[in-house]
Amino acid sequence: MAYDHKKVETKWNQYWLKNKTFKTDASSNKKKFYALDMFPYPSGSGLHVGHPEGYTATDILSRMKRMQGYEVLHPMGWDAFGLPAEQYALDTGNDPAEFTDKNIDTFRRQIQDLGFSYDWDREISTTDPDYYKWTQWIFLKLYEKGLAYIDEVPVNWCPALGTVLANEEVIDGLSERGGHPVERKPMKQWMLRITAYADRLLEDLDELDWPESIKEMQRNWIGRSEGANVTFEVAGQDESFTVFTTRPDTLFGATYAVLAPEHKLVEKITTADQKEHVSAYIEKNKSKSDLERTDLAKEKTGVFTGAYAINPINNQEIPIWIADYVLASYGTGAIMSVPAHDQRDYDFAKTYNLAIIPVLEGGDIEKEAFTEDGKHINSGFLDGLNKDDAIQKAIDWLEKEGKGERQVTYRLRDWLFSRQRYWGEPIPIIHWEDGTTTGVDESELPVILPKTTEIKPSGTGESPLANIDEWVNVTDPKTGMKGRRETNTMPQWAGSSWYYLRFIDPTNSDHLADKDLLNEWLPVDVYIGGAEHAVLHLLYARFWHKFLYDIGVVPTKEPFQKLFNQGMILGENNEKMSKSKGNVVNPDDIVGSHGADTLRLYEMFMGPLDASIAWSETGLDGARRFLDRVWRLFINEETEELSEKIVNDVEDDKLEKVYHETVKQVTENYQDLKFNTAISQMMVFINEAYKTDQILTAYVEGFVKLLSPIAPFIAEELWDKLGHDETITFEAWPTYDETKLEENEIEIVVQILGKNRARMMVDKDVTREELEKLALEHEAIKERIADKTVRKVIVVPGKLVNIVAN
RNA sequence: GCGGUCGUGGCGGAAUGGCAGACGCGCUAGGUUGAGGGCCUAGUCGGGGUUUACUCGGUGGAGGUUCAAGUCCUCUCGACCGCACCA
Repeated sequence: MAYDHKKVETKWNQYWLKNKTFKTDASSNKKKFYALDMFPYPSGSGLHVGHPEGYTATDILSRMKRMQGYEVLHPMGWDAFGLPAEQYALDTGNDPAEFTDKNIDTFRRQIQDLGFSYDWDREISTTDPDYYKWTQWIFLKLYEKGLAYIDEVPVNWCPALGTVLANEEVIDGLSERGGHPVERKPMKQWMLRITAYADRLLEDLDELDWPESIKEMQRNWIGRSEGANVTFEVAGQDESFTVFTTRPDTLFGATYAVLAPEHKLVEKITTADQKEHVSAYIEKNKSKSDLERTDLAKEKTGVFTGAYAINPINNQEIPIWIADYVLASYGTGAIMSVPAHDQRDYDFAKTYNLAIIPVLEGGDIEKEAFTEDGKHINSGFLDGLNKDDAIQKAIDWLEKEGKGERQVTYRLRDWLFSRQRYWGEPIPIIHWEDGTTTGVDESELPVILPKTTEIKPSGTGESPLANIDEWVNVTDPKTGMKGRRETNTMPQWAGSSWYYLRFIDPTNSDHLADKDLLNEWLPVDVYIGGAEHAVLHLLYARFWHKFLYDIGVVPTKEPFQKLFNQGMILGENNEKMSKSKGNVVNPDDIVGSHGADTLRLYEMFMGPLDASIAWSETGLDGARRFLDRVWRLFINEETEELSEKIVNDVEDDKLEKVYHETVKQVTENYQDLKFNTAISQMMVFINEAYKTDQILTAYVEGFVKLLSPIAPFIAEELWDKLGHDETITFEAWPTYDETKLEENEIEIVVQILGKNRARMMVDKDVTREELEKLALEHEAIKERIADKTVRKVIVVPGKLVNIVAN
């Protein structure tokens, strides 16, 4: 009978769950290995074939490490707060908690069907009060240390969702979820001071074993730039403003200044006759979305305020303009313009006929700005210096004269942390009637998210929690003072910023996790997930981790030592899978038709783990065919017992070399996450084994072990058929013998001028000199070099001989 | 525009600077079968040819380094991802 995946997969799933095969003993004495997946948001549409790709990769590592004697921590949980559940609840009137629980049940069932070796006793959900108690606790600590604060900031107000969105959640002026229009509106918000950690978040990237592309993205996101703040007086008024510049050396070339339209000074300094123009400009830009503002980037617009500033370095009066190419949110919201040496300033100056004074030699300011290095000219005491020296000297001068100072600016902005939503962790803060604000006492955590049937946004910007009087209103039992709970909730990023810590000690009620256990298990050895989390999630988690390190909660500076981003699985038409395109593949269907092992095998065989590759039904069939071939090779289809080809002794062991090669390559490839080549090597072994009449039992057992991390169900069943009573999970990983990899006779390629001209079989121990001699004496070679002079012979032992002859 | 990643058969892809195309899909042929499917075996980069171990060309394009380049360097074209008026 053919391999029956349904029967076998059901059998072993029940066995694993019943025996808690994958339970982690967190305090064991074994070496530790922590393999973490990015936990999913349990959406209503269930698991997607993209999920199991990364999960299979970590599962392979986990299963191999168990067999190599490690204590493995391999957990799964749910990032279950989030807007979709709230939107669903609004649409249907159902409780988002119930909806979420139902989705989690589906996800858990689907994930278990795929045979991942998770310790289900460590399952956590960010929505569980026992979990978010500690999310709130971390917030309180941040608040105590002054890293959580309230600020009035212009935020992305989305009327349709009745909530505020983070910049990151707004794409092209529309909400990321739902695609509703978004407008700017100032509001009081909780902010987290991630900028205080900017330098450390940047520097510590160097120590991490992460893909260079992700590190680079984080560096760009943090966007550190060094320069100077320079103070400009406003001519004839008792006002001044500060600009940030990376090129203080070009101060002599500053011919005008530009303020962001939102800059506080604009109203004060604008002259009467320019007032109308300026107001009109500001009004026009206010109504523009960010998208429209950037779309108009090619044509720079602005308007003169009528006021002049005094260039501190030469006391010249320069006009002050406003323009929306200057952003209020970056630097000081004001710039000095050096049109001769900055392309944006150049374009602006050309448009409005402003002066352009070159202060560096080289370039042609008739055509474009000169942004390269050169000797300074027209620059007083900076003349003759190059860029770097002039920057230093200019800053020294500014500091001495009290007109500026060295300054580092980041692109990174503080983390807008509050959400006007129901379905999130309540922020544990109370606003008292005397105007003070305090954190909720630690002993009162968690602040439970109350159940309610009214979760519609208030529409005023407050969250639905504001309508629940018995929850919102509190009285201090000691003083009798009345207060109101913070009604904002936390963003989805909160719970996912520390969940990897809770997995280490998921039921601890006294601490977020036991300190000794954290010492044992951190950092995470390997963390695999999608590249879409390259910046935000990973930056936020690193920030919280560093904070927890500073207050002595965690022992490491960084949470994730090795990170890997799996690629995307595209639809068969090579496009991203989506319902609207009708190219979505449901893992349940594949588990039913081909089996979980086949799905795992196929996803690992498609190509490199980090590549984005299109789904192929015939490719999937091929993966199943391989498992069938393995089954038929080892199992007699009539008796369903072990094939009589499998024996304890053979006369002529034809498989020895390929077996040892396979053990070596598969072991190394798994370690390097090169699963596609590991699988191809196993295919080579099976192809060879088919050509022999007898196969040593030891090879079969070794092969089944190698296969087990990828296809655990069929491996368990074969292990059982091989006569073992216990699970294969903790059997020793196969080893290989290096000496068995060498042939006595090896083939050497003989090249002339780098082109293959002959091959010869030689003894493996032949020396360089002998090899050279043999090559030169080879018949075909002799003929070719007969009329040539041999200039040089390069010998690569074991590989080739290259003769340079002409 | 800036930054990153990457261009290899009909397709997915493989190759510590050392025999390009492993492995799989697809296709072709033979075998097995009442037939089909399945399975087994063999072939499958292109041109030429005396078609087993012959020969020439070949990794987006153009140069370069090297005894030797898919791999390293320069330029260029193209694709994808991220950021985007960041002073």
